[in-house]
Amino acid sequence: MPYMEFQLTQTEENYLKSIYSLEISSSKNVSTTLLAKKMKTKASSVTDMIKKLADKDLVDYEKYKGVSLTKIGKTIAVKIVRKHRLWEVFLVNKLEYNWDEVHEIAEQLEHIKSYSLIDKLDKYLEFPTHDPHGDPIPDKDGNIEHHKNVMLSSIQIGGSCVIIGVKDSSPSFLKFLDNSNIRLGNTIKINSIEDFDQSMNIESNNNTFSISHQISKNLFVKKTQ
Amino acid sequence: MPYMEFQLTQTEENYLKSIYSLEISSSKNVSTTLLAKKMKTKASSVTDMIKKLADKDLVDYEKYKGVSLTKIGKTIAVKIVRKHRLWEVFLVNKLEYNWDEVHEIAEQLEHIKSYSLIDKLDKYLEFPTHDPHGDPIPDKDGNIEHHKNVMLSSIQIGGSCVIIGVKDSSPSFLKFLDNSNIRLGNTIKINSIEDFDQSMNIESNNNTFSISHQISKNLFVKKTQ
DNA sequence: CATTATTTTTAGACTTGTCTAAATTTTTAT
DNA sequence: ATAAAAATTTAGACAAGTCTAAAAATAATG
Repeated sequence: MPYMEFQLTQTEENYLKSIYSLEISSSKNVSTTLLAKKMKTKASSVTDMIKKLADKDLVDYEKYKGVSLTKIGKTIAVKIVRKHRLWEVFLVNKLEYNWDEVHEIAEQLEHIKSYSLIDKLDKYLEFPTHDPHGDPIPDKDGNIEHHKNVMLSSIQIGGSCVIIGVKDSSPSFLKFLDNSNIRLGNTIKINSIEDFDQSMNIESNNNTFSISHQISKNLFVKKTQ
Repeated sequence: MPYMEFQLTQTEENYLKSIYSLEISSSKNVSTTLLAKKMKTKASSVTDMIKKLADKDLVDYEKYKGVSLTKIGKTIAVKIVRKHRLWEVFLVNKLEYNWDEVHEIAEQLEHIKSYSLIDKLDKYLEFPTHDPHGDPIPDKDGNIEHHKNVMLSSIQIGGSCVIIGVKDSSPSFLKFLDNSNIRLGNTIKINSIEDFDQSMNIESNNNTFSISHQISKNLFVKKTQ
């Protein structure tokens, strides 16, 4: 048989998802402490859970060496990411939520168990490729096109780019972008960069204004030279 | 303050929902055994949980006398029913599920916690009044218009009625109705009733056929004399 | 390289919801 | 009304996921 799809608890699923996201951003084994921070729990609890996941062949684990997802573990993690992002699209596009309000709810919805639900939702939403924050949505088979990780902060003076995503998805950051009229899809031109704090003077929608380095390094962009 | 909305576990919510449905169908205190059967657990587990709910003032409980919902308990139970039924409408009307496939999924979705979600869903669905099985959906304030509980089996020979709901929502019964072309909203005329088994010869959509007593006593109808 | 400092694991305990088995109360039937 | 039957509760136990405190291993520092 292909592979046994066991029923995982929400907690187990959340651990897999966290390991997945930490693996992506660091590409080495995930440490107990880092995972504990991400899961908002204690290192000892993480050790316990890791052992459980290792018993189920969802992670590779060697004492004191951290964890990494197995193939099956990664498949499951990607499925959860797919669910999370599709539900976010539903909440924003259909229920008219703002993009800063959907994370908590999607965090719950991603754990709904059904073989058919998520593909029906995907179809209903007309197969979106990105969630409201610009993050790519894995397809039915788990294929996911990763961001090229080009940040606005890396663009040179005189350069132009389109905003395609946000790195930080905290409500406060998203609300700031709303208030500044910065939207995914907007084209930005860098007029100048201050030497002492790397703040950028940019042009967007025929407006000229300044954004801090803190902001520019949290915006994914695509160059349009 | 009006009343504290505490966070209940899914299990606690399911107990409240079960007590609510048993209260409606019997109008006396709900016994431990009956609740145990409904919850598919043991009587001793029910006793434990009942005490917990009583401590939280969600049920009135006296040893050996069964339970009943308090006002707060009922308010919460009705909210869960509302969520369940609205999600069922979503699954059938938007995601194109059949009415016999939605119960399990709605059983999970009803526990999603959010102050705004269900009212936004309600609006998105254009404020439906009944779920796919004909059960009434409580409004935002918890008002619910109960079925008058007229079953097809109680209609006299020569009488006419419209099917407005199903009592049994099991997939097998619902599939039977699909196959027999019996839909909510259909008008039915009773041509004759067999004496020995109370099966009915009925007319529906210009078709004449027979249905067993088992069927007719599970269909809610509204007389059209 | 030896010794702190940090990270990680272990051991034992607690909570939630469940169970079995035994004790108690209520109901039913003779 | 009293004995038998059924329903209910209590007592003690277990698994999951967490915690604290202590022990062990690894990493960092002089």
